[in-house]
Amino acid sequence: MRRTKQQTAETRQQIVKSASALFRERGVDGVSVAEVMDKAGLTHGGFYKHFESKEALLTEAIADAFANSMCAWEETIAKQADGQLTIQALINLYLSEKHLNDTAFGCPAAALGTEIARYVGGSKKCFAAGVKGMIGVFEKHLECENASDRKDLAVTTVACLVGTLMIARCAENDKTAQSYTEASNKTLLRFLSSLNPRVIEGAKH
Amino acid sequence: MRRTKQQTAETRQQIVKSASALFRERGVDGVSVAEVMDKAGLTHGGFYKHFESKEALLTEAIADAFANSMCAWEETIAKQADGQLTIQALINLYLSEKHLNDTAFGCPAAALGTEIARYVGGSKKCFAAGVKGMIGVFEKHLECENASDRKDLAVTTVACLVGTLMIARCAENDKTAQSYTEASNKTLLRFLSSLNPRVIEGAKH
DNA sequence: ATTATCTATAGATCTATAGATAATGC
DNA sequence: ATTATCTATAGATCTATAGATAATGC
Repeated sequence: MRRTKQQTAETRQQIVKSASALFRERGVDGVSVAEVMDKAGLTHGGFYKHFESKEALLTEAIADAFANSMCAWEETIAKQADGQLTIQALINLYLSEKHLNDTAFGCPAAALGTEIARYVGGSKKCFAAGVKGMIGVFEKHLECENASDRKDLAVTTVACLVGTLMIARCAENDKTAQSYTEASNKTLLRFLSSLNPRVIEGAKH
Repeated sequence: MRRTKQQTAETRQQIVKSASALFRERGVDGVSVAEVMDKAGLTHGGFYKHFESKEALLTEAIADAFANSMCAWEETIAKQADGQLTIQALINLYLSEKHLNDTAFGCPAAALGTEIARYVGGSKKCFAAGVKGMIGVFEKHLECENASDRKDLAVTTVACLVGTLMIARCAENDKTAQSYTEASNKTLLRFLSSLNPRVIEGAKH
């Protein structure tokens, strides 16, 4: 049952995609290698020809999840015509009802953060780099008097987004969850507009 | 080896305390009932005379962790003489280096959030109530023109604190982790002081 | 008589490996 | 000849239970 090189590469990619969604949805410990392989349409014994260990798969799954998140962000950024509403668009995207209820394909930081905090090695490094990437995007698009403040503001904004989504997903019902995302959405825009009046101005169009 | 009623109650409390620390430190799935009992100085077979299941223990462990957190907050609040610096003191406490490195006895929201998001039932309800309690404390001590804004601001502040601690613990090294907590500390105080000048004024004493 | 704790284990599950199979690719 | 995948399983671990033991408390 040997496959062509291309088929093997596609299979490998499919395993990573399956793992990426399953890990975010059910947690790393909540998913077995057999389940990942099953979702990819394979039996679990074949797994170890593709990856050295479950942890090695996790590292690639995290990288894939962050890459997908960043793609969605870049798409949103590209759609903003004049660039004034970029920050606002990103915040709306992140704190949307869709994202709230789509853990499997949403931000890996909000899906796996407290678990990854306990890891060491490749998967944690990869996760840390992903978070840095998120901060970098905000740093680039924030308007702020000096570079140091902009960096601090980007860190805080990302922390707030990730924290909001996490506590919203822990809420006892959907109504409370939405009230959390809406509260942070409002407050964040209010704060960012106090630094850059164009953000709110844009919202009025 | 039967114990007195008081001893039994103390044993039970010890199991909850052990679980509360171990779950926060290593995650719910990362700790076995046997390990919790071992830390409490017991063998694991005895566990089921005290609790119906591991999940039942988790619920009490979460309640205990939030209660302890709130105690620390109340102590910090009580120490503030005139009440002006309360918010600031809470933020400094939460984003301290000590809290960053003390997951086992720190905020359960930052330690277990992404795992609890996937739970249903008692433990999730208890967790949600704990987060509401944290928000309630900030709501009480924030100074803000109207009640709705104050509520939103409290939610955002808690989300930001929890999110900051979580991403800091996922950072690749201690220096980056601290830069995250310091960034959010600075930014939060800056924002809150823009709403209530007394916060920053107080910081200058 | 009741019950908190202990020892022992059933039953399930999980990671990783071993060896067989069948198709590719030198 | 090599290798991607499959079947089967070893070895470890985990939750929960069963039954024995020894001390409390009616």
